[in-house]
Amino acid sequence: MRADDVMLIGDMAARTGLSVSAIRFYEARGLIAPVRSPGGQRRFRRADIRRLSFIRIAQQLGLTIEDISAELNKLPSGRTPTAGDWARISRSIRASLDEQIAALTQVRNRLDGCIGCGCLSLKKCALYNAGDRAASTGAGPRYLMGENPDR
Amino acid sequence: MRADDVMLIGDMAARTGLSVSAIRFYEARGLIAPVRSPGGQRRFRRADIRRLSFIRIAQQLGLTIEDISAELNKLPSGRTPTAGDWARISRSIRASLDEQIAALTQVRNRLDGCIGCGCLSLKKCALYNAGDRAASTGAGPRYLMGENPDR
DNA sequence: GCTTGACCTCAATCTAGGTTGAGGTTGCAG
DNA sequence: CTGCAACCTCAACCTAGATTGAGGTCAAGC
Repeated sequence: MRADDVMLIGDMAARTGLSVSAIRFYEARGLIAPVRSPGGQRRFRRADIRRLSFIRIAQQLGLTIEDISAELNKLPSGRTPTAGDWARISRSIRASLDEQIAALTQVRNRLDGCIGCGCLSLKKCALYNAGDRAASTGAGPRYLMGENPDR
Repeated sequence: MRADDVMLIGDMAARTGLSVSAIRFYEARGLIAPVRSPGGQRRFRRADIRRLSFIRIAQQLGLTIEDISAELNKLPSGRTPTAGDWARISRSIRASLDEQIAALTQVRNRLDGCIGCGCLSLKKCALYNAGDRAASTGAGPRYLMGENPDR
């Protein structure tokens, strides 16, 4: 890790907690655009640390790469997220979290109503039919919960 | 669809809402074990409808194939789930849903505390560090909200 | 006994988010 | 100028949960 402003991919990995391969992957997906040395090696600016940290946090909040890319693209002219941008983005993430919590809660409540009913195969079972709606595609913390927090 | 007790895979698909390929897939994964006709075609019993319905519901609740397989294996001697079994299983699913809701809520609360703080790249940021725990691998409703039911 | 639709197997493909490996360069220190 | 770690690209592989397609068989009706 150098003292000046140019950092290598390994330095970025050390600083952000991401793997080198993940950082290259994000570049391939267009989330970051480091400059290159004459020899072709990636040179990162300090601002890229914030950008990568943002990617990491947003992912942990359940946004997909595409979602994150969209958020980053909303920033005027390739800026790095500032505190203000972050506030705006996080409010939108919050709304999505709220939705997900509500959806999960609804499923749980339906499950409560169903415990012991034995209706498992009936077409009119609330859970059975609810599933069609409960499981739709889109962005969301697919990996956020659900996962074993202890390992 | 025949009136008697033997059903073909297409009948099962029609009755459970699963696709034919999904049913074959579940068999390959050991979740069901239909008998075969002399010619090699799958013959399903009525009980398999319940079993498949159970698989479908459990999946919509966020269990992985492996989780479901484990639940089904807990049933004594290859029985099909009864109302009682379902009550036991659904209580355990409920506990897992509760955990997930709690985890999500915690993340949302952390996010609230962080909105506007601009700490994005700081090592001490609660969200930044929380992520290590919030997003690890394991079973859970990865697809619960999140998928397109319309296709 | 032939046609036809439903069935069969097996392998390849898909999305997401990367990791791993092969084979080859860069660039800094000595 | 050499050694060597860290870098580079590109392709293949991984998990989950299936779907799709190719090529072939079964069984029921006429």
